[in-house]
Amino acid sequence: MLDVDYVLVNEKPVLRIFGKDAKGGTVCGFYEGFSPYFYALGPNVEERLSGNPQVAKIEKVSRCLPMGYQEPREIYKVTLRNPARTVEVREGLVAAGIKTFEADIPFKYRWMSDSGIGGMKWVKASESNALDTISVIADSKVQLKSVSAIEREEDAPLKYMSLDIETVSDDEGKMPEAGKDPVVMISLVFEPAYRGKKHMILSTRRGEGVEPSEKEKDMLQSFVDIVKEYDPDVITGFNISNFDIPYILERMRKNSVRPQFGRCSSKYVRADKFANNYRIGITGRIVADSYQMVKRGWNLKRYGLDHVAKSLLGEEKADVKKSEIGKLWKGSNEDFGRLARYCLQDSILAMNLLLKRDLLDKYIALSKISGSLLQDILEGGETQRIEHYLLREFNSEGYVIPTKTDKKVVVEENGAGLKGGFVLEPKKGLHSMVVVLDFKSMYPSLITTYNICPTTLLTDGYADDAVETPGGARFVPKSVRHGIMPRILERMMDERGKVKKQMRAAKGKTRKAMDMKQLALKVMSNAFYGYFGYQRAKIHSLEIAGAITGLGRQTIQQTVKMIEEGYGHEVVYGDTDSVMIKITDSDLEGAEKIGRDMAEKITKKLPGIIELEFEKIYKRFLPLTKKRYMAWSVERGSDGQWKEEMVMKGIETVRRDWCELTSETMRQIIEIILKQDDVKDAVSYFRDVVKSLLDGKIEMEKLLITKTITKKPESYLGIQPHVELMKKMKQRRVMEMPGIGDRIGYVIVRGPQMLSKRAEDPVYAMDKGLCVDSRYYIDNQLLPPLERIFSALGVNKDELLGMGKQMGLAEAINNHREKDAPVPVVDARDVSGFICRTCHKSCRRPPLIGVCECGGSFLFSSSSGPAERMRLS
DNA sequence: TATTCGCGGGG
DNA sequence: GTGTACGCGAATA
Repeated sequence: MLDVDYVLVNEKPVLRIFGKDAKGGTVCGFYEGFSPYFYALGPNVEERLSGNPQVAKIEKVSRCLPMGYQEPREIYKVTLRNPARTVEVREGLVAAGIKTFEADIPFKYRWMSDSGIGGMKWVKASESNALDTISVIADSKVQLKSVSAIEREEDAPLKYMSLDIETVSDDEGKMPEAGKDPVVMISLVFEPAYRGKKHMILSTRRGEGVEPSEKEKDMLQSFVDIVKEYDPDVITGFNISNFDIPYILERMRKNSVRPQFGRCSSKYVRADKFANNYRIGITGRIVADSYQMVKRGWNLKRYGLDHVAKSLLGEEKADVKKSEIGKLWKGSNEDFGRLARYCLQDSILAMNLLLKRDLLDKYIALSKISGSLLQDILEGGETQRIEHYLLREFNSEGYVIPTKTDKKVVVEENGAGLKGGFVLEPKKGLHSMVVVLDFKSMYPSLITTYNICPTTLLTDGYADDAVETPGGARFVPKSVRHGIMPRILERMMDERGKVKKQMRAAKGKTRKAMDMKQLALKVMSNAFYGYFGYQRAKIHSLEIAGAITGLGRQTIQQTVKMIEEGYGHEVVYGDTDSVMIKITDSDLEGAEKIGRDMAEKITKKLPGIIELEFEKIYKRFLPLTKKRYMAWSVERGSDGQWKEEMVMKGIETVRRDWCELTSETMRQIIEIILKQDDVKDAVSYFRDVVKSLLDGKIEMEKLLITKTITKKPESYLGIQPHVELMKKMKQRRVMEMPGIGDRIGYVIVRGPQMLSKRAEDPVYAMDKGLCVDSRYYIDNQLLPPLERIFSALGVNKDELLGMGKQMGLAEAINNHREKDAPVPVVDARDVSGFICRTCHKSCRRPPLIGVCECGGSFLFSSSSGPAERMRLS
């Protein structure tokens, strides 16, 4: 089942399933006779609705409200005729103070939920004679008498099409505008092939290997015809959701071409803008944007196609500058050919990302687990899929779900907030042989163990066997009512265990699918806790979310106590669901044995299904602060062998605004500290780097800092190094100027001006024999990150630089400046702040009395150097 | 130190 | 379509 929608036929809704059969053929099934409905609770419901032509039926039914432990009660089930009129009926009731339930469920989901069918799953359909009142593209069209789910693991084969467009505008500095700039080329990639072709290039210019069109309008029409004929299930591309497709649609509008390339010609393809994103709707097909999936699934520095293709596929992208496109388009046949190859390459890369990295697998698994349609999984968040899932589960137990109230974002809740996990204050220093134990699926296990559920929460009344949580919330025990949440989670965790076990024996595609399934089960079960804490959730309850985190904190604190008091080991750190324990006088195997033994014994003492597991060993562990540490970690792989890894948490060794020297020095020093356990050696390594820097022995390349030009230089309000360099380059009439969106690299050279004005093009600096400002690199690039690391080892800045005894380096740094930089003359406009001579407090503006709070006088500070060396011009 | 602002991807 | 509604780093208060 790929997609579901409905159409009105003779003012009655007809539901449609767009799907595939096992052979890969397309099917469209029509279902009539299902009506929209919702629930209402309050005074005079019947009177208010009587005579309303939209209301088909009002009946009293017995249902349970989900929030708070309570018995079922009579509420009204209101059945309507037309799904589209639900809102007006609902709002009429809401205005009269009547509570509604499930009055905001999209009609297709109402039906899917009630029928027990879901996205990407198989449907058993009893068919009768086909009827196609609406022109639908499908190999077979059937009228459905009934539908039901069938369990069948394997997926139907899908057809994929990738696309990329090129446009040309007169103003090359800006992004093209769909209102005026035409599409000149469209590349398409097919999998499997279309009419024997793996790909096609459409263009409004003739050229080798290109399908030419006279006008843009003809090309757009060909595009529509090809999509309809090829009939793909999945449409991909790189950022097509927010660029190519909305752009094509706008051009079609301008050219009076009907955007009919969905599987129903009476429903046009649409792009609805919300916030700064478009949502694309192509009936019966799935838009799966490679860019969006990569962005969600990988943590990369940048997400440009060139960068993504290189890091995920190992494929280089032939570079065509965005500003070159116009020239190539108007240029020689060779230029045009280059543009065509470039265009095609982009759709090929997007397709390769999707197929070679199996981008859809995870989303298909989530779709099957949650019951949501694949398209909704791709663009929606966790909340949406949990809500669809809960609707089924709660309904089948006789509960109703509230309609989402659009309450104005409650501020006090934000302020009070929700207490999270417990984080131990890390024990200072470099620790060796630290065993890491953690709680397996902590929050889901707590929900299950303590029977936490909206349906078991005691809101009032008394129950002497209620389970009280640290936050004060009380839940009835399972013997009174087994909560829906605990049951869902038990089932999911159980299922995940089974899949993981089966997986070991499987291989190839099946194994991959199983892996995705267990991952989806993990993702889903971990998301329930966050759901209750989310303000906009239909069942939002800080009481429930707080009960879960409260029990988490209680559990980890009890565990720490057991380890320290019961076993005499020192717990050096812990966060939410993990504890790090220092094991002394043991080798790796010994420490592992102690860890496993403790985990097992403590698990036995913990209630319910809460389980503490041995995870790994940190051969060396250096905490900096809470949430920030580094470690040399070893873990048993699936083959039972130890696998080592350097772990960094909350510590970046690579950052865009750091030069290569910084990243490299950090990596080296971390390695020396963790692997060689030699702080002295790390300090001397650092000093060597500083010394080489002072001696001018570091290549400029390693000192290159890069920043992105985000707007026109004149629109920057502040003074920034990379922008100042742009201005200088413009004056020098540099040929290849970086444009908006390009990254520009610079080094900071010595001189009397403020820092931002001393940014230089490394090539220019080299030519003119300019020296880099070593002092800047030491103070602003090397010291800030490294000082933090060394201070965790008890080495302060003075010691690090060899102040005191050796008198070497710090002196050298100061002398260095003495020689090279004359006392800077500061322009008043460059003064960036003031520093107190006595207490060293700094501020942007001094108090009006002109002296610091402590009574000390102020020094000026500017970006060109330290305060005591300033003179104001 | 908190809060607001602006951009990402794409031509 | 019984609609929806980001997230993170830099700039600024």
